[in-house]
Amino acid sequence: MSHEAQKAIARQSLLLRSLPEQHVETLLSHAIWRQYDRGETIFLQEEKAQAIHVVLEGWVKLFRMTPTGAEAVVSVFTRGDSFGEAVALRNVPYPVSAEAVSACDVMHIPSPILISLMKEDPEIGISILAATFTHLHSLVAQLEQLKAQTGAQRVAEFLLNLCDSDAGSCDVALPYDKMLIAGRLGMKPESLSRAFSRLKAVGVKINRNHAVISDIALLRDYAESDPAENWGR
Amino acid sequence: MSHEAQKAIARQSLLLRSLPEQHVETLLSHAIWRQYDRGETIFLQEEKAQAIHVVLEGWVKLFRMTPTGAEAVVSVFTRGDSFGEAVALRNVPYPVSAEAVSACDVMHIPSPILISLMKEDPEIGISILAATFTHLHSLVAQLEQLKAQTGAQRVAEFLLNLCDSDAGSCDVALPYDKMLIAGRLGMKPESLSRAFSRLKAVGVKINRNHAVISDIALLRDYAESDPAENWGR
DNA sequence: CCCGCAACATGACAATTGTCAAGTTCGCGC
DNA sequence: GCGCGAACTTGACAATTGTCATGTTGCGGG
Repeated sequence: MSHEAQKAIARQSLLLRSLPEQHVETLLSHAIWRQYDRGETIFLQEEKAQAIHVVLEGWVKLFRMTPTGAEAVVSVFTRGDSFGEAVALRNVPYPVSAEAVSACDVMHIPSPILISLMKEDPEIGISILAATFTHLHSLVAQLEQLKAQTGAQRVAEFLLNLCDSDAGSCDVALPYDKMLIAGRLGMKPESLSRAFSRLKAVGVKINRNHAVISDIALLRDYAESDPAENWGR
Repeated sequence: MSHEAQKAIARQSLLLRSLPEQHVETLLSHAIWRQYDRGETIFLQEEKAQAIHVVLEGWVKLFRMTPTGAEAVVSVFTRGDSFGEAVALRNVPYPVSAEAVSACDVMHIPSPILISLMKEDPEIGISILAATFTHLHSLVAQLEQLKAQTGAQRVAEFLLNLCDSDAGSCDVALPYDKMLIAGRLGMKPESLSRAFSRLKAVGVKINRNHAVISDIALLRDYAESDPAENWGR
Protein backbone atom coordinates (compact mmCIF):
# COMPACT_ATOMS: atom_id res chain seq x y z
CA MET A 1 0.00 0.00 0.00
CA SER A 2 1.25 3.49 -0.78
CA HIS A 3 2.36 5.79 1.95
CA GLU A 4 -0.30 8.30 0.96
CA ALA A 5 -3.05 5.71 1.18
CA GLN A 6 -1.81 4.81 4.64
CA LYS A 7 -1.91 8.42 5.72
CA ALA A 8 -5.48 8.60 4.49
CA ILE A 9 -6.41 5.65 6.67
CA ALA A 10 -4.70 7.18 9.68
CA ARG A 11 -6.66 10.39 9.18
CA GLN A 12 -9.90 8.49 9.49
CA SER A 13 -8.99 7.14 12.90
CA LEU A 14 -11.00 8.25 15.89
CA LEU A 15 -7.92 9.92 17.27
CA LEU A 16 -7.07 12.09 14.29
CA ARG A 17 -10.28 12.71 12.46
CA SER A 18 -11.50 15.59 14.58
CA LEU A 19 -8.14 17.33 14.85
CA PRO A 20 -7.31 20.59 13.04
CA GLU A 21 -5.39 19.92 9.83
CA GLN A 22 -2.14 21.52 10.98
CA HIS A 23 -1.86 19.22 13.98
CA VAL A 24 -2.59 16.15 11.93
CA GLU A 25 0.27 17.12 9.64
CA THR A 26 2.65 17.56 12.56
CA LEU A 27 1.73 14.20 14.03
CA LEU A 28 1.96 12.36 10.73
CA SER A 29 5.34 13.88 9.95
CA HIS A 30 6.74 12.55 13.21
CA ALA A 31 5.09 9.17 13.04
CA ILE A 32 7.01 5.93 12.74
CA TRP A 33 5.82 3.24 10.30
CA ARG A 34 6.43 -0.42 11.00
CA GLN A 35 5.39 -3.77 9.62
CA TYR A 36 4.78 -6.77 11.82
CA ASP A 37 4.59 -10.44 10.95
CA ARG A 38 1.83 -12.67 12.19
CA GLY A 39 2.50 -13.49 15.83
CA GLU A 40 4.97 -10.68 16.38
CA THR A 41 4.78 -8.71 19.62
CA ILE A 42 4.04 -5.00 19.36
CA PHE A 43 4.43 -4.26 23.05
CA LEU A 44 4.33 -6.14 26.32
CA GLN A 45 2.28 -5.75 29.44
CA GLU A 46 4.23 -3.77 32.11
CA GLU A 47 6.32 -2.05 29.41
CA LYS A 48 6.35 1.74 29.58
CA ALA A 49 4.13 3.32 26.95
CA GLN A 50 5.99 5.60 24.56
CA ALA A 51 3.61 5.95 21.65
CA ILE A 52 0.03 5.84 20.45
CA HIS A 53 -0.61 3.19 17.83
CA VAL A 54 -2.79 3.26 14.73
CA VAL A 55 -3.50 0.09 12.74
CA LEU A 56 -3.18 0.74 9.00
CA GLU A 57 -3.60 -2.82 7.80
CA GLY A 58 -4.15 -6.24 9.34
CA TRP A 59 -5.34 -7.25 12.81
CA VAL A 60 -3.93 -6.62 16.27
CA LYS A 61 -5.07 -8.14 19.55
CA LEU A 62 -4.71 -6.75 23.05
CA PHE A 63 -4.57 -9.39 25.75
CA ARG A 64 -3.52 -10.08 29.31
CA MET A 65 -1.56 -13.05 30.54
CA THR A 66 -2.80 -14.46 33.81
CA PRO A 67 -0.26 -15.71 36.40
CA THR A 68 -1.04 -19.25 35.25
CA GLY A 69 -0.33 -18.53 31.59
CA ALA A 70 -3.87 -18.40 30.28
CA GLU A 71 -4.55 -15.45 28.04
CA ALA A 72 -7.62 -13.20 28.11
CA VAL A 73 -8.23 -11.24 24.93
CA VAL A 74 -9.34 -7.70 25.74
CA SER A 75 -9.84 -6.21 22.28
CA VAL A 76 -9.05 -6.75 18.62
CA PHE A 77 -8.26 -3.82 16.35
CA THR A 78 -8.03 -3.37 12.61
CA ARG A 79 -7.55 -0.78 9.88
CA GLY A 80 -8.29 2.73 11.15
CA ASP A 81 -8.34 1.84 14.86
CA SER A 82 -6.06 3.57 17.35
CA PHE A 83 -5.10 2.30 20.78
CA GLY A 84 -2.90 3.15 23.73
CA GLU A 85 -4.10 6.76 23.95
CA ALA A 86 -4.68 6.99 27.67
CA VAL A 87 -1.46 5.23 28.63
CA ALA A 88 0.85 7.02 26.23
CA LEU A 89 0.36 10.40 27.86
CA ARG A 90 1.15 9.30 31.35
CA ASN A 91 4.35 7.34 31.02
CA VAL A 92 2.80 4.44 32.89
CA PRO A 93 3.11 0.72 32.11
CA TYR A 94 0.72 -0.87 29.62
CA PRO A 95 -1.95 -2.93 31.37
CA VAL A 96 -2.05 -5.32 28.38
CA SER A 97 0.19 -6.82 25.71
CA ALA A 98 -0.31 -6.27 21.97
CA GLU A 99 0.40 -8.80 19.24
CA ALA A 100 -0.12 -8.88 15.48
CA VAL A 101 -2.55 -11.68 14.64
CA SER A 102 -2.00 -11.21 10.91
CA ALA A 103 0.70 -9.40 8.97
CA CYS A 104 0.20 -5.74 9.92
CA ASP A 105 1.15 -2.19 9.13
CA VAL A 106 1.10 -0.05 12.24
CA MET A 107 1.84 3.63 12.69
CA HIS A 108 3.36 4.82 15.96
CA ILE A 109 3.02 8.38 17.17
CA PRO A 110 5.68 9.03 19.84
CA SER A 111 4.09 10.38 23.00
CA PRO A 112 6.49 13.31 23.49
CA ILE A 113 5.16 14.78 20.25
CA LEU A 114 1.62 14.45 21.54
CA ILE A 115 2.47 15.92 24.89
CA SER A 116 4.18 18.98 23.50
CA LEU A 117 1.35 19.55 21.06
CA MET A 118 -1.18 19.12 23.84
CA LYS A 119 0.49 21.86 25.84
CA GLU A 120 -0.12 24.33 23.05
CA ASP A 121 -3.64 23.27 22.21
CA PRO A 122 -6.07 21.66 24.64
CA GLU A 123 -8.14 20.55 21.66
CA ILE A 124 -5.76 17.60 21.37
CA GLY A 125 -6.72 16.50 24.86
CA ILE A 126 -10.35 16.38 23.81
CA SER A 127 -9.53 14.18 20.83
CA ILE A 128 -7.61 11.78 22.98
CA LEU A 129 -10.43 11.69 25.50
CA ALA A 130 -12.85 10.94 22.70
CA ALA A 131 -10.86 7.93 21.61
CA THR A 132 -10.38 6.80 25.18
CA PHE A 133 -14.05 7.11 25.93
CA THR A 134 -14.87 4.89 22.97
CA HIS A 135 -12.60 2.19 24.36
CA LEU A 136 -14.08 2.61 27.81
CA HIS A 137 -17.50 2.18 26.32
CA SER A 138 -16.58 -0.94 24.43
CA LEU A 139 -15.09 -2.49 27.55
CA VAL A 140 -18.28 -1.74 29.46
CA ALA A 141 -20.30 -3.39 26.71
CA GLN A 142 -18.07 -6.45 26.86
CA LEU A 143 -18.50 -6.64 30.62
CA GLU A 144 -22.24 -6.53 30.25
CA GLN A 145 -22.12 -9.30 27.67
CA LEU A 146 -19.96 -11.56 29.79
CA LYS A 147 -22.08 -11.05 32.86
CA ALA A 148 -25.53 -11.21 31.36
CA GLN A 149 -25.44 -13.33 28.21
CA THR A 150 -24.80 -16.96 27.37
CA GLY A 151 -22.02 -17.99 25.03
CA ALA A 152 -24.33 -18.45 22.07
CA GLN A 153 -25.84 -15.02 22.65
CA ARG A 154 -22.41 -13.39 22.68
CA VAL A 155 -21.62 -15.10 19.40
CA ALA A 156 -24.91 -13.82 17.98
CA GLU A 157 -24.02 -10.25 18.97
CA PHE A 158 -20.58 -10.66 17.48
CA LEU A 159 -22.10 -11.67 14.16
CA LEU A 160 -24.63 -8.84 14.30
CA ASN A 161 -21.81 -6.34 14.73
CA LEU A 162 -20.31 -7.57 11.48
CA CYS A 163 -23.50 -6.78 9.53
CA ASP A 164 -24.10 -3.35 8.07
CA SER A 165 -27.87 -3.58 7.78
CA ASP A 166 -30.24 -4.21 10.66
CA ALA A 167 -32.86 -6.36 8.98
CA GLY A 168 -33.17 -8.88 6.17
CA SER A 169 -30.42 -11.37 5.45
CA CYS A 170 -26.68 -11.05 5.34
CA ASP A 171 -23.50 -12.87 4.41
CA VAL A 172 -20.45 -11.85 6.42
CA ALA A 173 -16.84 -13.01 6.41
CA LEU A 174 -15.43 -13.95 9.80
CA PRO A 175 -12.65 -11.39 10.26
CA TYR A 176 -10.10 -13.64 11.99
CA ASP A 177 -9.72 -17.24 12.95
CA LYS A 178 -12.07 -18.98 15.32
CA MET A 179 -9.55 -19.45 18.09
CA LEU A 180 -9.25 -15.69 18.37
CA ILE A 181 -13.00 -15.16 18.11
CA ALA A 182 -13.42 -17.62 20.96
CA GLY A 183 -10.85 -15.77 23.06
CA ARG A 184 -12.42 -12.40 22.33
CA LEU A 185 -15.80 -13.75 23.47
CA GLY A 186 -14.40 -15.37 26.60
CA MET A 187 -14.83 -19.02 25.72
CA LYS A 188 -12.94 -22.07 24.44
CA PRO A 189 -12.89 -22.94 20.72
CA GLU A 190 -15.01 -26.03 21.45
CA SER A 191 -17.70 -23.88 23.03
CA LEU A 192 -17.64 -21.59 20.01
CA SER A 193 -18.26 -24.58 17.74
CA ARG A 194 -21.25 -25.58 19.82
CA ALA A 195 -22.54 -22.03 19.91
CA PHE A 196 -22.41 -21.93 16.10
CA SER A 197 -24.36 -25.15 15.80
CA ARG A 198 -26.92 -23.84 18.26
CA LEU A 199 -27.37 -20.74 16.13
CA LYS A 200 -28.48 -22.91 13.20
CA ALA A 201 -31.89 -22.89 14.88
CA VAL A 202 -32.11 -19.11 14.41
CA GLY A 203 -31.02 -19.10 10.78
CA VAL A 204 -27.23 -18.92 10.92
CA LYS A 205 -25.07 -21.13 8.75
CA ILE A 206 -21.30 -21.28 9.02
CA ASN A 207 -19.25 -22.19 5.99
CA ARG A 208 -15.52 -22.01 6.30
CA ASN A 209 -14.93 -18.48 7.41
CA HIS A 210 -18.27 -17.22 6.17
CA ALA A 211 -21.50 -16.82 8.09
CA VAL A 212 -24.86 -16.61 6.37
CA ILE A 213 -27.56 -14.97 8.45
CA SER A 214 -31.00 -15.61 7.01
CA ASP A 215 -32.88 -13.20 9.28
CA ILE A 216 -31.02 -10.48 11.12
CA ALA A 217 -34.03 -9.42 13.18
CA LEU A 218 -34.58 -12.99 14.34
CA LEU A 219 -30.95 -13.29 15.37
CA ARG A 220 -31.14 -10.01 17.28
CA ASP A 221 -34.22 -11.25 19.10
CA TYR A 222 -32.28 -14.32 20.09
CA ALA A 223 -29.28 -12.31 21.29
CA GLU A 224 -31.45 -10.08 23.43
CA SER A 225 -33.79 -12.72 24.79
CA ASP A 226 -33.68 -13.93 28.35
CA PRO A 227 -31.33 -16.92 28.57
CA ALA A 228 -33.95 -18.75 30.66
CA GLU A 229 -36.75 -18.54 28.13
CA ASN A 230 -34.90 -20.60 25.52
CA TRP A 231 -34.99 -23.74 27.56
CA GLY A 232 -37.11 -25.68 25.16
CA ARG A 233 -34.45 -24.73 22.57
CA MET B 1 -19.98 15.84 58.04
CA SER B 2 -18.69 19.39 57.74
CA HIS B 3 -18.38 21.07 54.43
CA GLU B 4 -14.66 21.51 54.96
CA ALA B 5 -14.16 17.83 55.69
CA GLN B 6 -16.00 17.05 52.48
CA LYS B 7 -13.76 19.35 50.51
CA ALA B 8 -10.76 17.61 51.99
CA ILE B 9 -12.09 14.27 50.74
CA ALA B 10 -12.74 15.66 47.29
CA ARG B 11 -9.17 16.95 47.11
CA GLN B 12 -7.85 13.45 47.62
CA SER B 13 -9.71 12.12 44.61
CA LEU B 14 -7.74 10.90 41.62
CA LEU B 15 -9.23 13.71 39.58
CA LEU B 16 -8.25 16.61 41.80
CA ARG B 17 -5.21 15.54 43.70
CA SER B 18 -2.65 16.36 41.03
CA LEU B 19 -4.20 19.67 40.00
CA PRO B 20 -2.66 23.06 40.80
CA GLU B 21 -4.28 24.60 43.87
CA GLN B 22 -5.92 27.51 42.05
CA HIS B 23 -7.84 25.19 39.75
CA VAL B 24 -9.00 23.01 42.60
CA GLU B 25 -10.41 26.11 44.28
CA THR B 26 -12.26 27.14 41.13
CA LEU B 27 -13.76 23.71 40.68
CA LEU B 28 -14.79 23.35 44.31
CA SER B 29 -16.40 26.77 44.34
CA HIS B 30 -18.62 25.81 41.42
CA ALA B 31 -19.42 22.32 42.61
CA ILE B 32 -22.90 21.20 43.55
CA TRP B 33 -23.43 19.14 46.69
CA ARG B 34 -26.24 16.61 46.94
CA GLN B 35 -27.39 13.85 49.22
CA TYR B 36 -28.98 10.68 47.94
CA ASP B 37 -31.03 8.08 49.76
CA ARG B 38 -30.39 4.39 49.40
CA GLY B 39 -31.74 3.23 46.06
CA GLU B 40 -31.97 6.72 44.56
CA THR B 41 -30.88 7.21 40.96
CA ILE B 42 -27.97 9.57 40.33
CA PHE B 43 -28.16 9.39 36.54
CA LEU B 44 -29.55 7.08 33.90
CA GLN B 45 -27.99 5.27 30.99
CA GLU B 46 -28.53 7.26 27.75
CA GLU B 47 -28.85 10.53 29.68
CA LYS B 48 -26.52 13.30 28.52
CA ALA B 49 -23.58 13.79 30.85
CA GLN B 50 -23.38 17.24 32.39
CA ALA B 51 -21.04 16.78 35.31
CA ILE B 52 -18.23 14.80 36.84
CA HIS B 53 -19.14 13.13 40.11
CA VAL B 54 -17.12 12.63 43.28
CA VAL B 55 -18.36 10.37 46.07
CA LEU B 56 -17.86 12.02 49.48
CA GLU B 57 -19.64 9.44 51.60
CA GLY B 58 -21.48 6.18 51.04
CA TRP B 59 -21.49 3.77 48.11
CA VAL B 60 -22.50 4.23 44.48
CA LYS B 61 -22.86 1.53 41.83
CA LEU B 62 -22.59 1.88 38.06
CA PHE B 63 -24.59 -0.69 36.14
CA ARG B 64 -26.16 -1.49 32.79
CA MET B 65 -29.65 -2.76 32.23
CA THR B 66 -29.86 -5.42 29.55
CA PRO B 67 -32.83 -5.43 27.15
CA THR B 68 -34.34 -8.24 29.23
CA GLY B 69 -34.10 -6.32 32.48
CA ALA B 70 -31.14 -8.08 34.03
CA GLU B 71 -28.57 -5.74 35.49
CA ALA B 72 -24.80 -6.02 35.14
CA VAL B 73 -22.81 -4.11 37.74
CA VAL B 74 -19.82 -2.40 36.16
CA SER B 75 -18.20 -0.73 39.16
CA VAL B 76 -18.82 0.32 42.74
CA PHE B 77 -17.41 3.57 44.09
CA THR B 78 -16.97 5.02 47.55
CA ARG B 79 -15.46 7.96 49.43
CA GLY B 80 -12.84 9.75 47.38
CA ASP B 81 -13.69 8.11 44.05
CA SER B 82 -14.61 10.15 40.99
CA PHE B 83 -16.47 8.90 37.94
CA GLY B 84 -17.91 10.14 34.67
CA GLU B 85 -14.75 12.01 33.64
CA ALA B 86 -14.51 10.84 30.05
CA VAL B 87 -18.19 11.28 29.28
CA ALA B 88 -18.67 14.66 30.90
CA LEU B 89 -16.34 16.43 28.52
CA ARG B 90 -17.94 15.21 25.37
CA ASN B 91 -21.62 15.83 25.88
CA VAL B 92 -22.39 12.22 25.00
CA PRO B 93 -24.86 9.88 26.69
CA TYR B 94 -23.77 7.88 29.71
CA PRO B 95 -23.11 4.24 28.82
CA VAL B 96 -24.26 3.20 32.32
CA SER B 97 -26.71 4.17 35.05
CA ALA B 98 -25.62 5.24 38.55
CA GLU B 99 -27.50 4.52 41.77
CA ALA B 100 -26.80 5.12 45.46
CA VAL B 101 -26.58 1.76 47.25
CA SER B 102 -26.39 3.41 50.64
CA ALA B 103 -27.17 6.93 51.75
CA CYS B 104 -24.62 9.09 49.94
CA ASP B 105 -23.06 12.51 49.69
CA VAL B 106 -21.97 13.25 46.16
CA MET B 107 -20.31 16.31 44.70
CA HIS B 108 -21.05 17.28 41.10
CA ILE B 109 -18.67 19.39 39.04
CA PRO B 110 -20.59 20.83 36.06
CA SER B 111 -18.80 19.99 32.82
CA PRO B 112 -18.90 23.55 31.37
CA ILE B 113 -16.65 24.65 34.23
CA LEU B 114 -14.23 21.87 33.40
CA ILE B 115 -14.27 22.61 29.73
CA SER B 116 -13.57 26.29 30.08
CA LEU B 117 -10.79 25.59 32.55
CA MET B 118 -9.36 22.99 30.24
CA LYS B 119 -9.13 25.48 27.44
CA GLU B 120 -6.86 27.68 29.52
CA ASP B 121 -4.70 24.96 30.96
CA PRO B 122 -4.03 21.61 29.28
CA GLU B 123 -2.85 20.28 32.64
CA ILE B 124 -6.52 19.65 33.46
CA GLY B 125 -6.77 17.34 30.49
CA ILE B 126 -3.91 15.28 31.84
CA SER B 127 -5.65 14.93 35.21
CA ILE B 128 -8.83 13.79 33.58
CA LEU B 129 -6.93 11.33 31.46
CA ALA B 130 -5.25 10.00 34.57
CA ALA B 131 -8.57 9.30 36.21
CA THR B 132 -9.98 7.82 33.03
CA PHE B 133 -6.99 5.58 32.57
CA THR B 134 -7.44 4.20 36.06
CA HIS B 135 -11.01 3.26 35.25
CA LEU B 136 -9.95 1.75 31.95
CA HIS B 137 -7.39 -0.31 33.79
CA SER B 138 -9.88 -1.56 36.35
CA LEU B 139 -12.30 -2.60 33.60
CA VAL B 140 -9.52 -4.51 31.86
CA ALA B 141 -8.71 -6.26 35.13
CA GLN B 142 -12.37 -7.19 35.56
CA LEU B 143 -12.50 -8.58 32.04
CA GLU B 144 -9.48 -10.72 32.72
CA GLN B 145 -11.06 -12.02 35.90
CA LEU B 146 -14.33 -12.90 34.25
CA LYS B 147 -12.64 -14.63 31.35
CA ALA B 148 -9.91 -16.51 33.16
CA GLN B 149 -11.04 -17.20 36.72
CA THR B 150 -13.72 -19.29 38.39
CA GLY B 151 -16.30 -17.71 40.65
CA ALA B 152 -14.54 -18.74 43.83
CA GLN B 153 -11.27 -17.27 42.56
CA ARG B 154 -12.93 -13.96 41.79
CA VAL B 155 -14.32 -13.87 45.30
CA ALA B 156 -10.85 -14.62 46.65
CA GLU B 157 -9.40 -11.66 44.71
CA PHE B 158 -12.20 -9.44 45.92
CA LEU B 159 -11.35 -10.30 49.53
CA LEU B 160 -7.64 -9.80 48.92
CA ASN B 161 -8.32 -6.32 47.59
CA LEU B 162 -9.95 -5.46 50.90
CA CYS B 163 -6.82 -6.35 52.87
CA ASP B 164 -4.08 -3.82 53.48
CA SER B 165 -1.29 -6.25 54.18
CA ASP B 166 -0.08 -8.93 51.79
CA ALA B 167 0.76 -11.72 54.20
CA GLY B 168 -0.33 -13.06 57.57
CA SER B 169 -3.96 -13.01 58.62
CA CYS B 170 -6.65 -10.42 58.30
CA ASP B 171 -10.19 -9.56 59.37
CA VAL B 172 -12.10 -7.43 56.88
CA ALA B 173 -15.61 -6.02 56.82
CA LEU B 174 -17.60 -6.70 53.67
CA PRO B 175 -18.20 -3.20 52.33
CA TYR B 176 -21.71 -3.73 50.99
CA ASP B 177 -24.34 -6.41 50.93
CA LYS B 178 -23.80 -9.77 49.31
CA MET B 179 -26.30 -9.25 46.54
CA LEU B 180 -24.21 -6.34 45.28
CA ILE B 181 -20.94 -8.21 45.73
CA ALA B 182 -22.39 -11.03 43.66
CA GLY B 183 -23.42 -8.59 40.94
CA ARG B 184 -20.04 -6.89 40.91
CA LEU B 185 -18.35 -10.28 40.49
CA GLY B 186 -20.72 -11.42 37.76
CA MET B 187 -22.59 -14.15 39.57
CA LYS B 188 -25.85 -14.89 41.38
CA PRO B 189 -26.10 -14.57 45.17
CA GLU B 190 -26.46 -18.35 45.46
CA SER B 191 -23.16 -18.84 43.66
CA LEU B 192 -21.52 -16.35 45.97
CA SER B 193 -22.70 -18.35 48.97
CA ARG B 194 -21.19 -21.50 47.50
CA ALA B 195 -17.97 -19.70 46.65
CA PHE B 196 -17.68 -18.58 50.29
CA SER B 197 -18.16 -22.09 51.57
CA ARG B 198 -15.57 -23.35 49.10
CA LEU B 199 -13.10 -20.80 50.43
CA LYS B 200 -13.34 -22.33 53.91
CA ALA B 201 -10.83 -24.87 52.61
CA VAL B 202 -8.25 -22.09 52.14
CA GLY B 203 -8.78 -20.48 55.50
CA VAL B 204 -11.62 -18.03 54.98
CA LYS B 205 -14.49 -17.73 57.43
CA ILE B 206 -17.53 -15.58 56.84
CA ASN B 207 -19.46 -14.21 59.79
CA ARG B 208 -22.26 -11.84 59.05
CA ASN B 209 -20.59 -9.13 57.06
CA HIS B 210 -17.11 -9.96 58.26
CA ALA B 211 -14.54 -12.18 56.61
CA VAL B 212 -11.62 -13.66 58.53
CA ILE B 213 -8.68 -14.67 56.37
CA SER B 214 -6.28 -16.90 58.25
CA ASP B 215 -3.51 -16.87 55.65
CA ILE B 216 -3.42 -14.17 53.00
CA ALA B 217 -0.59 -15.80 51.04
CA LEU B 218 -2.50 -19.08 50.88
CA LEU B 219 -5.59 -17.31 49.62
CA ARG B 220 -3.57 -15.48 46.97
CA ASP B 221 -2.10 -18.79 45.80
CA TYR B 222 -5.61 -20.11 45.44
CA ALA B 223 -6.80 -17.07 43.50
CA GLU B 224 -3.91 -17.31 41.06
CA SER B 225 -3.85 -21.06 40.65
CA ASP B 226 -5.02 -22.81 37.53
CA PRO B 227 -8.75 -23.58 37.84
CA ALA B 228 -8.06 -27.12 36.57
CA GLU B 229 -5.55 -28.06 39.24
CA ASN B 230 -8.04 -27.73 42.08
CA TRP B 231 -10.12 -30.65 40.96
CA GLY B 232 -9.54 -32.72 44.07
CA ARG B 233 -11.02 -29.70 45.92
C1' DC C 1 -43.51 -7.42 71.11
C1' DC C 2 -44.75 -9.60 67.12
C1' DC C 3 -45.21 -9.74 62.28
C1' DG C 4 -43.56 -9.70 57.81
C1' DC C 5 -40.19 -8.95 54.50
C1' DA C 6 -35.76 -9.12 52.60
C1' DA C 7 -31.31 -11.07 52.77
C1' DC C 8 -28.98 -15.21 53.11
C1' DA C 9 -28.05 -20.34 53.13
C1' DT C 10 -28.76 -24.86 51.29
C1' DG C 11 -30.31 -28.72 48.49
C1' DA C 12 -32.02 -30.74 44.07
C1' DC C 13 -32.02 -30.43 39.31
C1' DA C 14 -31.08 -28.76 34.62
C1' DA C 15 -28.27 -26.20 31.45
C1' DT C 16 -23.86 -24.58 30.26
C1' DT C 17 -19.19 -24.86 29.85
C1' DG C 18 -14.46 -26.73 30.23
C1' DT C 19 -11.67 -30.84 29.56
C1' DC C 20 -10.08 -34.77 27.20
C1' DA C 21 -9.95 -37.66 23.29
C1' DA C 22 -10.64 -38.79 18.60
C1' DG C 23 -11.48 -37.77 13.99
C1' DT C 24 -11.84 -34.46 9.92
C1' DT C 25 -10.40 -30.79 6.97
C1' DC C 26 -7.33 -27.50 5.17
C1' DG C 27 -3.08 -25.24 3.95
C1' DC C 28 1.73 -25.35 3.38
C1' DG C 29 6.41 -26.94 2.79
C1' DC C 30 9.09 -30.58 0.91
C1' DG D 1 1.56 -34.90 -4.95
C1' DC D 2 2.39 -36.21 -0.31
C1' DG D 3 2.34 -35.75 4.33
C1' DC D 4 2.56 -33.12 8.37
C1' DG D 5 0.52 -30.03 11.55
C1' DA D 6 -2.67 -26.65 13.03
C1' DA D 7 -7.30 -25.44 13.06
C1' DC D 8 -11.68 -27.09 13.59
C1' DT D 9 -15.56 -30.37 14.84
C1' DT D 10 -17.79 -33.72 17.62
C1' DG D 11 -18.74 -36.73 21.49
C1' DA D 12 -18.43 -38.20 26.36
C1' DC D 13 -17.73 -36.84 30.92
C1' DA D 14 -17.00 -33.82 34.95
C1' DA D 15 -17.27 -29.39 37.13
C1' DT D 16 -19.55 -25.11 37.47
C1' DT D 17 -23.29 -22.27 37.54
C1' DG D 18 -28.15 -20.76 37.22
C1' DT D 19 -32.84 -21.83 38.61
C1' DC D 20 -36.23 -23.16 41.73
C1' DA D 21 -37.86 -24.43 46.19
C1' DT D 22 -37.41 -24.35 51.05
C1' DG D 23 -35.94 -22.88 55.39
C1' DT D 24 -33.44 -19.70 58.55
C1' DT D 25 -32.11 -15.36 60.25
C1' DG D 26 -32.24 -10.54 61.26
C1' DC D 27 -34.23 -6.09 61.10
C1' DG D 28 -37.75 -2.45 60.97
C1' DG D 29 -42.59 -0.98 61.24
C1' DG D 30 -46.92 -1.36 63.33
